[in-house]
Parts: sequence; C-alpha cells; structure tokens
Amino acid sequence: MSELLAERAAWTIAELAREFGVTTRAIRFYEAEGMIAPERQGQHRLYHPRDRVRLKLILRGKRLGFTLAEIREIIDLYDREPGEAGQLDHFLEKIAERRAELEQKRRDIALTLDELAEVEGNCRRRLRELGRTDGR
Amino acid sequence: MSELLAERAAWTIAELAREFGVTTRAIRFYEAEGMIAPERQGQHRLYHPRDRVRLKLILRGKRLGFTLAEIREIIDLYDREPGEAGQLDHFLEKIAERRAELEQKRRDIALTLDELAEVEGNCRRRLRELGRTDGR
DNA sequence: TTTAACGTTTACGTAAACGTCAATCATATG
DNA sequence: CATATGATTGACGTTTACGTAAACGTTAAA
Repeated sequence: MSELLAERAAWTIAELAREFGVTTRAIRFYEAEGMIAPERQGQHRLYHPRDRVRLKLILRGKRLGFTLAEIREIIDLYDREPGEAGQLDHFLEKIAERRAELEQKRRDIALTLDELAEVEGNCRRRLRELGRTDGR
Repeated sequence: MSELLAERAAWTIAELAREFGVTTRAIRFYEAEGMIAPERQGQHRLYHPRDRVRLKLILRGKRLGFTLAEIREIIDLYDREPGEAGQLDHFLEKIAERRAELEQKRRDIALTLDELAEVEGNCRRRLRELGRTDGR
C-alpha cells in the first residue's frame, strides 16, 4: 500500500528537503531564524503538518522576492490571536500594506508577460519569414 | 513653462536617482554590471530615454525578486537582433521559461491575496463583535 | 577666493541567505 | 563488531547588491 501524504503525521528533515527541493541546511536555517519549530525526538527533529505548511509559506514568499524578515511578518499575520480593538486597526493596516505590495507585483508581472508576448510574436513572425525564404 | 518629461532628452544621475527612488551608487553599480551604458560628457554621465527604460526594467525585475543576473537575461531578450532560425528556437525556449516563472509568481500572489483576504475578514468580524460588546 | 553643490573613481564594509566543511553521535545491517 | 547511513552542532566561507567613506575634480554663488 502506498503511504499517502495525508496519512503521514511526521517527516524527517531529509524527507522534507527532498519534497520541497531545498537543502537540510536551509531548513535548519529557517528554524534558527525562528520561522519553524519542529518537535524534538531526543537529538533528532520531527516535522509535523504544521511545519510543512510553514515551510511552504516560506518558499512561496521567497519565490515572490520577499526577504525572510518580510515572510516572517506575513506568517505572523496568519497565526495571530484575535486581539484587542486597537491592535486590530494596526493589524488591518499591515494587511493593507502587504496587499498593496502584492498588487504592485501583479502589475509588474502583467507588464512583463505582455512584453514577452510581443517579443515572442516578433520571433515567430521572423521564423515564418525564414520558412518562406527557404523556399517552402 | 514646465519641463515635460517627454521634452527632456537627458538627465543627470542625481535626477534619475530622485525620480526612481534609488541611490546614485545603485545606478552606477548597474552600469558596472553592464546593464546600463549612459553617454559620457567628459567626466560626467548623461542618461537618455533609453537608459531610463533600462533602469525601469531593472527596478521592476527587482520588485519581482529576480536577481540582477536574471534581469539582465530578461532585458537581453528584449533588445536582441532578429537572428537565425536555430537561435530563434533557443530564444523561444528562454521566453517560455521566463513565462513559466512569471505564471508561478502570479499563482503565488493569488494564493497569498486570498489568505490575506481571509485573515482580514476574520479581523473585521472580530471588530464588529467588539463593537457590540462595547454596548453600542 | 573660498565654500558649497554635484560629480567622479577607488576601495573597503556589510547584511542576507545560505554553502561547505569538520567532528561527533546513534542506529542498523551484513 | 565494523562499516554504512543519516542525523546533529559548530564554525568559517561565499555570493549578491549595494552602503559608506575617502580623495579628488569642476562649475557657481557669496
């Protein structure tokens, strides 16, 4: 029988590293930075679903070009306590800031994709021209 | 009379720095990396529209988390010569790679925005509850 | 004429994010 | 029992992308 991911409750550091395509060194580094806190079985680390989610969020943030410090702040937004009213306002401001950044990135992506599409169009047109020049 | 941007044909390094919110050091660094090549008027640098476009592309790439090396590759895609057929295939592959990266980033952004929206929803709900608890 | 204001080159410093050993320990397997 | 496998903790090295400071050269204004 295959071991479905959902059935597993814990992973070693090497398993996580393979699954996410990062080194064990990187995973330990994120822990040293206080971004993951795996269980300890004696000397060894044991990663649970919660830790995997964390790692996934970290790597997603990295793909978007956020620094680890920024990623930490974003993750902190996720697992906060309900909190007091005054805190909540400040909290909403932080969320708004992050959203603004993300929307800027989204615009940047749209522009770049448009430009790439144009370059690709030129390229394909040129290819067709060469095809005719070849006498086909 | 105001000097419209479109009328200007050249800028000093300090003007560019102010306009784009970067340091002159950074601009010179991009030049040292071969990403910009401003005209020289004796000792001084003179930036033309073409250089501004370059700088804009560099900064956009940075916002998306690309390294300068990657940004250089992307820019190289833009100002290439038509080229030969064999080169064009390779060229199209490069474009496809970049597009895949950008689309991954776009998915990452969508996910993060969704999560932030959920967190914000919880936050606002909590605020309304507090409002009622306050007796208003 | 001196003193800002703006520019230049050269060079060393630095923060972030790991990479890369080395030494050590536990377990497991032939 | 010896060796291989996988983990651990230091600790120093490396790359990227500039920051920062020194030393110097031009105008331009007081």
